[in-house]
Amino acid sequence: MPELPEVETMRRGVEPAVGARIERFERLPCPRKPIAITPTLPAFRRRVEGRRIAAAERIGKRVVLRLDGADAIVFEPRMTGLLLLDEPPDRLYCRVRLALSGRGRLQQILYWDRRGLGNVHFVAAAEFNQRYGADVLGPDALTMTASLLCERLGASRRAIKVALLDQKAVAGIGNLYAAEILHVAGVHPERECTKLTTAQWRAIADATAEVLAEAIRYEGSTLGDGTYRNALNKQGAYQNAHRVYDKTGQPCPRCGRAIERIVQAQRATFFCPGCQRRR
DNA sequence: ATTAATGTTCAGAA
DNA sequence: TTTCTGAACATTAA
Repeated sequence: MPELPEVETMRRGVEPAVGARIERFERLPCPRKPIAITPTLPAFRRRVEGRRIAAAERIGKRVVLRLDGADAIVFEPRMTGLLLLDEPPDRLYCRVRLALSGRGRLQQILYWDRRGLGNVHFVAAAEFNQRYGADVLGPDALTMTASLLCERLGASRRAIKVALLDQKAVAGIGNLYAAEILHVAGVHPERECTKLTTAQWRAIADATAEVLAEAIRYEGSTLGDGTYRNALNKQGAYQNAHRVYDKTGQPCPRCGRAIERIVQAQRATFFCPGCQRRR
């Protein structure tokens, strides 16, 4: 599930582990199909065990544990992955465990993943750029500016909602926050990028900064299935502040008209026909 | 039994 | 070249 605010919350949650030494990298027994890790377990352990965690970073929707020497462990939670420090939601879907030393009571980082679509990679410093550099991921959504947005998407004929999900254009925005951002910006999700005005690009950039910062402050959105948790297994609270996401038929908090649901690129889009007019 | 879900990626067709 | 569609990945819950 996680989009930028949830992944940023995971990153912050795991930050106390900076300075710890990785004693063991373990794949936990799980009665489901194992998640993808690369390289293979023995090679992973060789590369990682005994090394110190130098920093906890985020790149788009991934958490990066940077090791001394700039090699990295990259967690990509996709739909249901979580990073936890102690109590997991359940034992069943714990996939990977890093046993730690040197940080007192903090003795582990767990990677938990119900659907198991996520993955964990060891990435050597030399290959990091090739896998996560500017050719693969656009500028981070948190530092996105109006001119940069317009520069990267202004010539696209795609609908703005679809374009905002393109990680090569902007990194970090997903289906939920794209809807919330466009509502705050007052832009119709089907509007073609080429037809957006400078003022609208600015509104989208401003709304992006506002919505994401607010969502991070609330520690992300825990939707109806209750899957998403922070590193201490506590729910986020931003779902209580959603304006349009999953609110079909409910009144828009700004103008009172009923929120509508449409489908774009095979994914649900929610918007208010009152304050997100087609032009 | 069917469907949809906060994500990514690939193949193939417009 | 760009964009779109469908399917796949694995699992649960309505």
